[in-house]
Amino acid sequence: MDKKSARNKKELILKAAEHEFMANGYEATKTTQIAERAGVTHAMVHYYFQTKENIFRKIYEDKIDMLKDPILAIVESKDLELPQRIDAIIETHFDFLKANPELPYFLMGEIRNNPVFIETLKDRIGDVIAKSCKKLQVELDDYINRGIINSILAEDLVMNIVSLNVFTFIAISVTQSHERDDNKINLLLEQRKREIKETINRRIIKTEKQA
Amino acid sequence: MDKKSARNKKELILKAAEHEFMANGYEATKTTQIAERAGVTHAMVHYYFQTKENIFRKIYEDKIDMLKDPILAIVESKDLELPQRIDAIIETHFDFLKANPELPYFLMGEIRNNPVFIETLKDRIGDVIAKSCKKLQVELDDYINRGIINSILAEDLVMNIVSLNVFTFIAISVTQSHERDDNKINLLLEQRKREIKETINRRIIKTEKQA
DNA sequence: ATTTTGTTTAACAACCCTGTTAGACATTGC
DNA sequence: GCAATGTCTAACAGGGTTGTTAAACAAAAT
Repeated sequence: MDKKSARNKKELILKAAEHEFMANGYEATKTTQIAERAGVTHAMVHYYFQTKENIFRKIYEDKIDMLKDPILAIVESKDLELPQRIDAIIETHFDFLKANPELPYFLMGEIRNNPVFIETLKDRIGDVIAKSCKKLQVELDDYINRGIINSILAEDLVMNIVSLNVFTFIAISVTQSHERDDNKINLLLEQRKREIKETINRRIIKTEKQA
Repeated sequence: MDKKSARNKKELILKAAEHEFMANGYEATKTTQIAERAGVTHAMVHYYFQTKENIFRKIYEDKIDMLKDPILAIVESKDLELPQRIDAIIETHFDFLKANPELPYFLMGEIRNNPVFIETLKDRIGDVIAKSCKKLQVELDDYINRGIINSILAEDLVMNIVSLNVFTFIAISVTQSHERDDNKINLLLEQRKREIKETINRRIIKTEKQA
């Protein structure tokens, strides 16, 4: 069972690498660390992937693509009214972050040290965002003209949602870094989600008075 | 002129170090880099500061203290009505970030790699924030009970403001990293500031219809 | 003037990190 | 069986990084 153990080791290395990269970022992660966590000699790491950058690419390309899905979720689901859909967008985006809580942190770090990373990011999801914004603006304008919602730019709305959502998880990483009480964090997150929806809702909805 | 040149060199090293740390973070900054930028031999860096961590401490302790001022600005200035004061808080906080645009980025990075950094941060400004929140909550409750503003938790309000403000500068760092057109960035920032005030305002103010 | 003290340099030691390589060992195909 | 190929290890080379040190140099103190 050589091939099996081989595939297994490659997997182990990838998993270990993902963990280390996510936790410490590219720069701070050492191939020896990855090897240790994977339980293999560090020569193995280079045998399978040659360079540290190779390992990193394999992982982050997948991660970047993952970002597309929640963005595209914004554009889909035409069956709901716009305000309800925006609500759903917040929910989807927030839950995506909840499922990948280290992602904002990770991206933040890589964006800082990896100029290449920024370029790849822009190439891979920049146009998706731009297109989504344009589409959203058309819909927004329709509702604005019909006097249903307040005047707002799509970029501002998206920026507001992303800011509020993403920053929640950055703050959690900072303040609750040792906290092990998942239940407590969960309650905190649900509270924030409600608050964010409320804030965005009040920003756009024209007629008033909801509890 | 030995003492003068000495103080000068120490200053040069500190300035160079600040620049490098801000740009690349602790891990990625090398003492040789600092020496090079300061225009001294790298032995000088160790002569004056012994260790890289020492240099870092000197700088970030100042920076962390800088964070206090805009927070305390929240509590002061009792002469205005609460909604106007919250407006002023946003303005002050935003302008503080504008004057120190690399700070969010820098803190983000250090928070990630320096567990000690988080502790220092908590020690130095954690209680200031907690106290400010408590004070703010009392005032908020007063306005809420009088039916002037919507029900909201002080922590949520603060979190909303900080999220929207800080994330603006993180986003700028990412998307406009090469951009040299300060005027364009300035317009973008003013637009964001207006939008953030609008969003927070609509979140808290009960009676409606303002342009 | 000379001792003491502080500044500066060049060279170096120790360490860690990435990546390679020679050779051992196992597996597969013929 | 045996050749070819793939997996694996231990050892190492090369390069960079932090921090030290001996010795030169300058200034200040006595």
